[in-house]
Amino acid sequence: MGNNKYLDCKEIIATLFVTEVKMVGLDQDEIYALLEYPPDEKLGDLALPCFKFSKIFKKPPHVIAEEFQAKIASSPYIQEAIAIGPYLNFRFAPNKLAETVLKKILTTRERYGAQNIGNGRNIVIDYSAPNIAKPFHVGHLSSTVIGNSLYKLFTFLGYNCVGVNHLGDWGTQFGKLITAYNKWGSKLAVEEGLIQELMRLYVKFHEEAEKDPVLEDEAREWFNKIENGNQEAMELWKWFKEISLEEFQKVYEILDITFDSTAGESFYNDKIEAVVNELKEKNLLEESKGASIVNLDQYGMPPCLILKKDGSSLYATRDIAAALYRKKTYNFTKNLYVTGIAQSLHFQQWFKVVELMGYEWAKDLIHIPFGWVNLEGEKLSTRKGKVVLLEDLLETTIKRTLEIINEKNPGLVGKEEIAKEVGVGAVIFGALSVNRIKDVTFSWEEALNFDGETGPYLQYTHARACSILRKVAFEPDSNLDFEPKRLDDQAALKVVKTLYLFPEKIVAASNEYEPSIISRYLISLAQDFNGFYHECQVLVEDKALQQARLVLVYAVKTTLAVGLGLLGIKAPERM
RNA sequence: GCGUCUGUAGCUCAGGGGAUAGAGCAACGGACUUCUAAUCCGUAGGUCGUAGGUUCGAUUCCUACCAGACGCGCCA
Repeated sequence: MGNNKYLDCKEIIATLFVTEVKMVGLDQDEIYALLEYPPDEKLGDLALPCFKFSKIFKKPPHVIAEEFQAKIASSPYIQEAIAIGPYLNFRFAPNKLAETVLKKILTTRERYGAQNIGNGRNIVIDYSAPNIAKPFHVGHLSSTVIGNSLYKLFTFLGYNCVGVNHLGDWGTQFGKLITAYNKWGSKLAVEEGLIQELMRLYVKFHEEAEKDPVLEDEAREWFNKIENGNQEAMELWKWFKEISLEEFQKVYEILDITFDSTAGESFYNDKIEAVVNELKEKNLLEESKGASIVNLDQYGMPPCLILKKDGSSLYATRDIAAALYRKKTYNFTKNLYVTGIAQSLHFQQWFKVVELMGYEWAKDLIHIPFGWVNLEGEKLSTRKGKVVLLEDLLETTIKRTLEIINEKNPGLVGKEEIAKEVGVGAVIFGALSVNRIKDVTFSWEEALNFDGETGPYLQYTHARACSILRKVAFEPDSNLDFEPKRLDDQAALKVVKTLYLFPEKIVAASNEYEPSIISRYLISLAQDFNGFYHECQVLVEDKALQQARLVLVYAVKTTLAVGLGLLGIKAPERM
C-alpha cells in the first residue's frame, strides 16, 4: 500500500493494529487485506472479521473482537471500534472524513484521484483496429471505447500512453475485395457508394464464393500480388484504404477519440522477413503441410502459423513483428491488446512464440478481451451485411437526445452541441457499464433509454450540481472555509463516504483493466447525490450550512466530471 | 473431441470465502407554485444452473455434469 497520498482508512486501521494492539499474529499488510466494507452501513464503515485470529489464539472470534475493541483507542479518523459478534466494526469520524476528503477535492480538482503510479513508464495500448473496407459497426465499439478509457485511466495514473490504431489494412480480405471489384464493381460505383459499395462487394464475394470456392484462391492470389508490390493491386489497395479511413475518421471525430499512431498491419510488411529469419535462427520454425509453423504441442496449444504455403504472412506473423517493433520503439512496460475474446487463443499462441524467442518482456504483452455484440437474436455479420453502423447509432441517439431536450428544456442554449455530448455519452456508457467479458445484445430500445443507470443519468446529475453552483457563482478555493460538521445528515455523509472511495476505485479499475468499475462507481455516486439533493436543500438561509453543502456539491460535480472523463464521456454543465 | 468464457429477480447486470444476496429496466403506488421530475420515495419479485467436495463458514474456491457463446493450419 505504501505512501498513498490519498486518505486510506484501511491503512490507518492496519497501522493501528501494529502500533497499538500489537501481538495480533498478522502483519500490517495481512490486516489491510482482511478489512472489508460491511454489508449494511448501520454496522459500521469498515469491518475486520476475526475468524482468522481465532485459529491463532485458539479463542472464539467474538471474544477476540471484544479484546481488540478494548485495546483500540479512538484516533482522529476512526471514531470508534465496536465488536459485533465475530466482527470488529469501525466507524469513521464523520467530520474529519468530510474535512479531509472535501479539502482534497478542493485542492486537486480535476486531478482528484490522480496518482503517479506509472512514473512516466510507457504503455502501448492497441485498440479499435477496424478492418479497412469493412464498415465501422457496433461490434467495433467495445474495442474503441475500452481502449480509449484505459488510455485515459493509465495517463491519469502517471503512465505515458501510446495509443495505437492497428488498422486491419492488410490480409486476404483485400484480395477478396479486388476480386469482387474486378468482377462486379466499377470505378464509378465505388466513387459514388464509397464504403457502402465496398461493403456490397465484400458481401457479394462471400455469397458467390459459397457457390464457387475457386474465388477464394483468386482472392489469395490477389493478396499475394499486393504483398509482392504488384502495381495494379497496390493502387486498388491504397484507394480502398483511403476511402475507409475517411469514413472511420468521421466516427472518431464524433466519439472524440484520437490515436498516437495508426501504424496498421501493412506498416509491418517490410519487417516480416526479419521475424521469419529470426525464428529460423532460433530453430523455432517447422514445415508442416507446406506451411511454416511454430510447434506448441508441449504447451498444450495448436501450432502458430507463421507463413502460408504460398509464402505470404499471417496475422500472427504481423503481430510478432509489431510487438518487436514496438518494444524497440517505445520500450513499453506493458502492451495491451484490446480485442474480442474470440482471439484469446491467437494471443496465447504468439505471446508464447515471443517468449520462446527469448524475450523476457513477453510477459508484458497482455490481451484485454471483451465479449460479443449480438443483434437482437441474430449474430452480427459483416459478410452477410447484417450490422448496425456505429455512425447510424450515434446519429440516432443524438437525434433522440435533441427531442428530449426540446421537450424538457426547450430554452437551452447550444442544444446541438449538448445533444451530441449526451447522445454520444449514452452510447459510450452503454458499452462501458458492464463487465468487459460479457456478451451483449444490442437493442435500440435499450440504446435509446436514458433513464436509470445510463450515461445521461450521470450527465444530468452533473448538470444539476453545476446548476446549483452557478446560482451562487461558487468558486472553488483550497483555502475555502467551511464547517464539515454541518454535513451531518445521513444523506450528506453517505455522499462523503462515496467520494472517499474514488481513488481506490480507479486503481482497482486499472489493475483489472476494467472501465466498468468506474462506471458502476459513478452510478452509485450519482444515486447518493440525488438522494441528498432531494433530502437536503443546498441554497438556504443559514450561510454556514449552505457553504458546507456547496462544497459537497462541488466535490460531487468534480468527481463526476473526472470519472466521466476517464470513460471518454463529456460532462456538459447544462442539459 | 479438446480448450476458453458465461450462467444471480420477468429482462439487463453488480457482488465474488464471511454478518439479513444488491442496483437499474419493465409492473404497480406515491412526490414537481420549492436548487433541472433525464430525478426521488415505496410495493412486488431470488432453492445465486445442478450435484458433490474443501472450510468454522461457499452464491463466491475445487471437481463433475447441464445449458448458452466462442475458439481449435494456411481469414483477421
